[in-house]
Amino acid sequence: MQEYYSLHPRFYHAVDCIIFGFSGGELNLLLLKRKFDPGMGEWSLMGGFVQEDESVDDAAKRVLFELTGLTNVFMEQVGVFGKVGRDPGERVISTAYYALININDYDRQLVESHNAHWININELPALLFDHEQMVERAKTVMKVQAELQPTCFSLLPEYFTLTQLQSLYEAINGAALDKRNFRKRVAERDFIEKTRLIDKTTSRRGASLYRFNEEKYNNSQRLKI
Amino acid sequence: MQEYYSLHPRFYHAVDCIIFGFSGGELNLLLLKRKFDPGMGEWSLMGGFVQEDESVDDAAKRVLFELTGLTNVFMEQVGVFGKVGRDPGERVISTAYYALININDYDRQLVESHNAHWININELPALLFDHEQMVERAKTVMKVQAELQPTCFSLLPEYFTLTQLQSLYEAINGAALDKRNFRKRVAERDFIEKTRLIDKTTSRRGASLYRFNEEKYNNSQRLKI
DNA sequence: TCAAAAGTGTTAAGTTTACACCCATGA
DNA sequence: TCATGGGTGTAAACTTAACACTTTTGA
Repeated sequence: MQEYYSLHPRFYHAVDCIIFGFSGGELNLLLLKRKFDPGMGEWSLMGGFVQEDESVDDAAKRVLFELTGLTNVFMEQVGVFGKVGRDPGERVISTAYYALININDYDRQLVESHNAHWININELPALLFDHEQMVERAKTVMKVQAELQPTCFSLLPEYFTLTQLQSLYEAINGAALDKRNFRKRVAERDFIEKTRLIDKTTSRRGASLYRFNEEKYNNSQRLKI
Repeated sequence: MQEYYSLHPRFYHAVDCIIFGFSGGELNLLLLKRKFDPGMGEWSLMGGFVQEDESVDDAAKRVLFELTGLTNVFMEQVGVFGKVGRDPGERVISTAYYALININDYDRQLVESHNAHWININELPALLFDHEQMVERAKTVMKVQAELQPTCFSLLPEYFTLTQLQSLYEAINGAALDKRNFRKRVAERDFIEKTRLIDKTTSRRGASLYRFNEEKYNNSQRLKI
């Protein structure tokens, strides 16, 4: 019985995080300019190794916390990357996760100390190992999820304008949307609540601030915007 | 540099296969009644351990081949299952895959020698470890994929009737479809080709046999049926 | 007073749904 | 001749897409 396991090899297991932020009408990824080997000087995703006492999902949460200081972040598995030579140093199997964070909320000191930077998703540099494939798959998975569920509110502050929400949808779908049609759809979804707050920072006239009501969403049947 | 890796623990890495087959208008899974420990006598998914010289994806293909004798099967990752105590014997991280096979095509001797059986997806027994969660997630992922791409043809023989195709869609979606509307949609998709062959086994009159044309599908923009 | 972003309805086109009967055949 | 599964069209309901001007206000 003991041999059942011990006949087989064991592997390091890493997690790598594709961290999405939304700012200036564009999606960005939080990437590290590595100050350490392997891959010193190259761009990479934030990663880490799974430890004995934690699940793979917990390792991903820990790694995200170590970089951003954030907990309770929307995070989902992208997939396993397990090619034999993907890490030239040692055999490492990695699980990629994507995270959606509010770009105003993270711990700037921590991010700076890791030498991490927000990079526009349309201007990504070459990345270490197979991290570019991870990013590609994360973009696909993120779009599919955003279609199925209103996950994208995790990228916005608690209060947001409809112009911000629309430009987020445009950034995710990579296509312009009609303003009147978009607002009509939003008005039909009662889980997107208009508040009495006005944001005067983006226009002289001011724009109404809206809020995502998760409870109402869970009670509704509408799955997308 | 060497310490970069060796500070961290290593883990066994398994793959587990959720194998879908379609027969008698119903989806079925190929499950093992285990003849060995751990979990002797219990029902489980077909699984195996990743070896030094193979990628995780290749390990899944190998394991599927060991059970069914099939290669070139449609297979996709479902996700990583990495809880600490999920396998009570040792710490094992597992990647689940789902496979869609033509239920007429597999190697019956191999399947018998593994003590594997086709079980209706709506009458599944209790399963070992976290295999029930794997199956639940595989069902969800399979449905989403089937919506996005015509993956389901992998479950059918090369030639099939429209009645078979419709009952497959009904089994996947768990809902009845209107025959005329379904056939109208099929007629609009030119990657589903009518052949001059007639299947006389299911009715006296006989039903035209159709075929999935992958090349036409790749050249078309239509993503679903 | 004007620049800049916010806000607002209607119509046509397209898609989806609902629905019932005849056909061909072998037993 | 009849039981069985195969095959076919239309109209109403609903959804999506296209489109342009007025409002508010601070500088």
